[in-house]
Order: sequence, then C-alpha cells, then structure tokens
Amino acid sequence: MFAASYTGASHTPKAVHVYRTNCLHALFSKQPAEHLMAGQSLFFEGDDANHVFEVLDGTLRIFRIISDGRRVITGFLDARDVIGVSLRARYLYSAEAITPSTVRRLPRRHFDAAVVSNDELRPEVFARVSDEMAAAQDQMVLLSCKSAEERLCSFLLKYLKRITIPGERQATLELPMSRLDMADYLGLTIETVSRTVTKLINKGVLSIKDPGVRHSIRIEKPRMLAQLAGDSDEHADD
Amino acid sequence: MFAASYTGASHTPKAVHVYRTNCLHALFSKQPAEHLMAGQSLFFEGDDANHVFEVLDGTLRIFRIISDGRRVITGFLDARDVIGVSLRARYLYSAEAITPSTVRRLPRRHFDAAVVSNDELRPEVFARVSDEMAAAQDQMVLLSCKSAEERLCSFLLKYLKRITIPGERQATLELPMSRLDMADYLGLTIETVSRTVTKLINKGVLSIKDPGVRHSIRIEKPRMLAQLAGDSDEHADD
DNA sequence: CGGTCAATTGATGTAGTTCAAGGTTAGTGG
DNA sequence: CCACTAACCTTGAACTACATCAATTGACCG
Repeated sequence: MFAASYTGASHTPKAVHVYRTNCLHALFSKQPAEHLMAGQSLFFEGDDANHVFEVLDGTLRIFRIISDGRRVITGFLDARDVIGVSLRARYLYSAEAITPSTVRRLPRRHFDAAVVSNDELRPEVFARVSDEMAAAQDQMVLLSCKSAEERLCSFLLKYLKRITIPGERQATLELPMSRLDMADYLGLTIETVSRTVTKLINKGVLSIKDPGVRHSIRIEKPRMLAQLAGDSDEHADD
Repeated sequence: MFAASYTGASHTPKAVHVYRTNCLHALFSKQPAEHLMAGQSLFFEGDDANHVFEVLDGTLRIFRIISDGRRVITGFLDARDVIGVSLRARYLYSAEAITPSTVRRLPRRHFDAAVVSNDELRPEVFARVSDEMAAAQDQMVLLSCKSAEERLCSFLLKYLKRITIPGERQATLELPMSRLDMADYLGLTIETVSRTVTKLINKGVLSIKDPGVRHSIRIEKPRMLAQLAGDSDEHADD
C-alpha cells in the first residue's frame, strides 16, 4: 500500500475492477464530475467538512500551513483515492490539484447515511481508514529517523510498487509533483531533494533520460533502491 | 486532544463519567482486568491482531523497531484509551507497559460484531479513529519541521492540557515515561531532550522541584510554553 | 530576445547527533 | 552501615547531515 496516498490508499487490485453496486466507488458514480486546473484548491484547512471526494483522475496534494508559513504535505492523492473518510467537523488540511484533475463530490451527510445503512460499504470504509492509519504510521517512522536518501528512496519505492509489473527489471516513474512538493512531503528542502536525486543517478540507481523532463524518472536498480530505502526487515530481531 | 495518546484519544470530558450501557467502555466492562508489570509487553508488531484492549490504569507505549535497531514510539496510552480500533489483520506496532498497568482484553471478532450491530457504538468508534488520525497528522507536522524546543514544548503542552484546571496559572506534570521514551517519540536523542529540558528550566518555563524526581515537572509559564510550541496559529494566512 | 519559474550546484552555517565522561538514585548484598 | 552495580540523566567536545544563502543553468513563453 502506498503511504504517499495517505488519505484513502486501499488499492486492492481485485476490488478495483469488480462492479459492485454497493462499493464506495458506486456511491460516487451518480455525482457529476468536477474538473480542477493545476494549482486549484478543492478545500481549505479549517473549512466545514461538508463533502467527501473521490478522485477520478489527476493528482492532488493535501497539506497544512504552519505558523512560520512553511507547508507540510501529508499526502498525495491519485485516481480512486477518496478524501475525507476519517474526517470530523472541519477539514484537517487543505487539498489542491497538482495536475489537472477530476473529482466527484458527495455531501458528507449522504456519505455518513450510506455508511450507516449499507453493510457492504462499511468494511470498505473501515479498510480505507485502516490503510490511512498504516500510511500515517509509515510516514511517522520515515520522518522520525530516516536520512534524506532513505526518505527519497522510500518515496520512489512506494510509487514504484503501484505501477510495477512483476516481471519488469526496471520501470519509469512519471512523478506528477515538483521537487518542492517532494521536499515538503519528505520533510527536506528542495536543495536536498535535488542533491539526493543526482547522488542516486551517480550511483546508477536512477536515470533521467531527457534532462528536460525531470518528472520522468527511470528506476535502473529497483533492488538497490529497496535496500537504500532501509525498511527491508521491519520486524528486525534485537 | 492529546496527540501523544495516539491510539484512542477521545477525551471528551462529558462522555467520561456518563454511564451508558452501549458505550465503548461498557463493552469492556465484563472482561477481567489484566495486570502488567512495568516493561511488560502486551503484544508485538506483526502479531495477529486478535484482541482490542482498553487501558484502565497506567501508561503504555506503542512503538516500532526499524531495521537499524532504532525504536520509534508512535504514541502513549493512558487510562480510558483503547488500543486497536483502527487495526487490520496484524498489529502495526508493539505495545509495552511503561508503568504497572491494568487493561481489559476483548476478542477482535466480538469487538467487530458489536460495532456492526450497535448503532450507538459506531459513532464513538468512528470518533476515536478520527482522533487518531488527527493526532497522527499533528505528529507528522511536528516531525516534519519543528525544532527540538518546539517538539518538547508541544509534547509538554499536550500533557498539560489534559490535566489542567482552567483557573490554575501553573501545574505539575507527572510524566510516567523516561527521557529515552520522550526522545524516541519526538524523533530526537536522549541528550537533546535532556539539554532542551535544562534550557527551558533556565528560561524559567519549567522547574523540577526535587532533582531526584525528574519525572515530575512543574510548568511555571504555561503561556510561554504555548508560544515556544509554535503551533499557535495553525491557520496562518499567507 | 528578455523574463519567469523550476531545478541544479556550490559555499557556508548550524542544530542536533555522536562519542565520552561524570553524577545521582535505587537496589543488593556483605 | 557501607560498598557495588545498574539505570537513568546530565554535561561537554567534536562532528555531520542537512539547511541556508547565493549563483547558475535550462526550459518555456509571450
């Protein structure tokens, strides 16, 4: 599961293409699609949490601005993610489109009513909330004690795991977010992210084919990436 | 709400002393009390998550051990907290008593069955999960970009908010955990925690009456503590 | 062609880590 | 009662990973 997609990360491959009338996706299917331009806001931290959203297309970032003006990105959201399953009266963060995006909006009371009345929906919602918690845990571990290289590798590795085809020995990641987004998500500066990327290129772990398209990163050595991520044996013995 | 008590943090004062037959607390009340010695484990990361626990007394820590052997404490749990509401098949962390503690244990399937069948219970469980998420968010912000002093002050401030009587101008915190626990929770070293505590004492924010009892910290200047915590205006404008 | 924005690269600074050395308290056993 | 040990905490000195500040490059675009 992908920690970066912190709100709603249940990417159970089986569930994705199964047509169930009572799944979470179906709940949104009647709602009209809304389009967001890159950089456009969906809602702000502190707003009344009146809606739950499903992402159909594109990538959004969710973040908080702290007192000194710095931004902390707590997650990225992609197609099929749902924003707001574990919310309270007010949004805990702002949400903004990184790329042009499409979402569907559901009034919170409809969502809650559906969850109460629908016995098939509830386990799915519960699973998503659990995924969120697991992702938050992972992110806390990352921020607590990982080095810049480990953070970046963990990040790339999780993105890689989403798109990877088992047989492939390498793959190309199309990262929609900027270096600044990555920095704000990983608790680093833009300069450190940039330096760490070039260091990994020099090690032969990554490559950027066209230096003009820096959002396109090819993973040359996935195994080495996983080692450098440093979460190989989480259940390490003492 | 107290971010440190990361799993189950709904300390709504009103709810605490209301006797409801269908509340979460009542669900555990039939179970026998189990006693844990200081340092004793309740379960380990990776174990099958067969039980949900309610803490009756004492303080526990929940943590993960990462590959290089370091420990990340993701939360502290006190009386009335519940461990495992947002869990999946396996525990995401280990749980261990800091002080001698008392807990009640409920089989996971009983808990799940009760949540499904009981319409009064579900909102309470949901509220607790939401509190967990909010606490996790706060912790991510803390770990992302706060300084050692801000981290320690945030930590003390949240503990203070739990026990404070509105009129009081200062209060004494009885911290059950060691400096090492605090360090592993705040993403710092024990030395930095120690140095930061003495720095705050020199500033007159804190005092330790009896140097022998270092777990007992008196807050001399709560307002200054709040300022130093640095999360005064979270909704700061741009 | 200048202007802007994102990313890179270099030089310097620093907060917090690491390593090392006491100090204090409590428990144990003579 | 006094060693003796083991945790736990504190303090100091040196180091380092990352931040900060500053300059440069490259892509895009009117």
